[in-house]
Amino acid sequence: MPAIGFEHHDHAACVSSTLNKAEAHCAATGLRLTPVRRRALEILLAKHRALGAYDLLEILAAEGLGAQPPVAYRALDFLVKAGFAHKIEALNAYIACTHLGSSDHAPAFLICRGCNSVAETDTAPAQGRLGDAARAAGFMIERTVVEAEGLCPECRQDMP
Amino acid sequence: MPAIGFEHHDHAACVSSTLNKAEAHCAATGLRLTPVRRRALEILLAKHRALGAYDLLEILAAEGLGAQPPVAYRALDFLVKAGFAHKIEALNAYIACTHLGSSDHAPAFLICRGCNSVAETDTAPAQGRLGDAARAAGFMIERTVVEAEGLCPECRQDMP
DNA sequence: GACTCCAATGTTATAATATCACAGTTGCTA
DNA sequence: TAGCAACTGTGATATTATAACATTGGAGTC
Repeated sequence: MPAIGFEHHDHAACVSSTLNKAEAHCAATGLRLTPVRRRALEILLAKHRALGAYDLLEILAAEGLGAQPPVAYRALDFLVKAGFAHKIEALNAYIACTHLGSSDHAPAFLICRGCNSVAETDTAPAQGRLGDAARAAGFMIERTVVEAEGLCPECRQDMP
Repeated sequence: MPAIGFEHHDHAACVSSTLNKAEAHCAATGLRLTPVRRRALEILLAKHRALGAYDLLEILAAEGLGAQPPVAYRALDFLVKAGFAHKIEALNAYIACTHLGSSDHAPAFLICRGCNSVAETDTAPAQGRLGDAARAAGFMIERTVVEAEGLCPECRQDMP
């Protein structure tokens, strides 16, 4: 699976198709994609980059969808738990999942320090050296955080 | 290389030998292991787990080594840049490097959600699927964050 | 020895990120 | 239609991190 994020694409279509997938998933599983949650996901998808919780809150607040931090954090918690978004730990920021549908994946991120863009890809952490170390230590992995910081193709040109 | 962290060992010796290595490294490279920095490293080594910056500050302050947050953050910045400690992004906490000597490694961590212990091991992220994805995207990796959350052997027993 | 410079430290204030606690509201369902 | 559970609104506060600027101290130089 290719990393999604640095190449150009039909963005409006990508937003609406992902929203549709999320709605279908909620309908199928009984999760409730309420207005705040839906709009939060839409914002993350439209921005197409990692947003801080307060960046998101600012937009929601401007639209009358809640003025206090818990509103944003609750929406983000829901989206992350549902697999519709991920938290980028190295940035304390949140990004919409670009692999919605390939459920239950182990996401990995390429984070550009030049332009702050983030590309999502997949890993199989349990199969590499990390998995070997975990097995050797008797450690049971429940979740992995895999993030790479560096320079995307465009920024490598600009900042040599 | 085995993960260090869940097994028992001669801890006093491990602390002093690592401190010695750090001092030698500083002497060799011109870095200055000042009292605050040295003590901060010693505390991280002795606690042998991830400490928040304010946890560290509390200990330093009790010893008269600085009472304000920047003191702790500066010491931690130094230790992290020098490779003597690592930041655990998933916890916003800091831990002494247990692989001092094998310089310039790409650390990975096994984080137990039961007892909050953290084991350090190594990865070769550029050689796995993450590296493949980065090369395919033209992304230049400068630093990687690899963290696995789950249960250590002991906590698997206690919390089945 | 006095001078200068630079890195390190001390201190105040504040920014950025995240959670708690409790009240009100809504929608389901029994 | 009463009760329950999930969701939302809001104020307060906790936690993590940095900005800004003054002060100190030690290394090298004159």
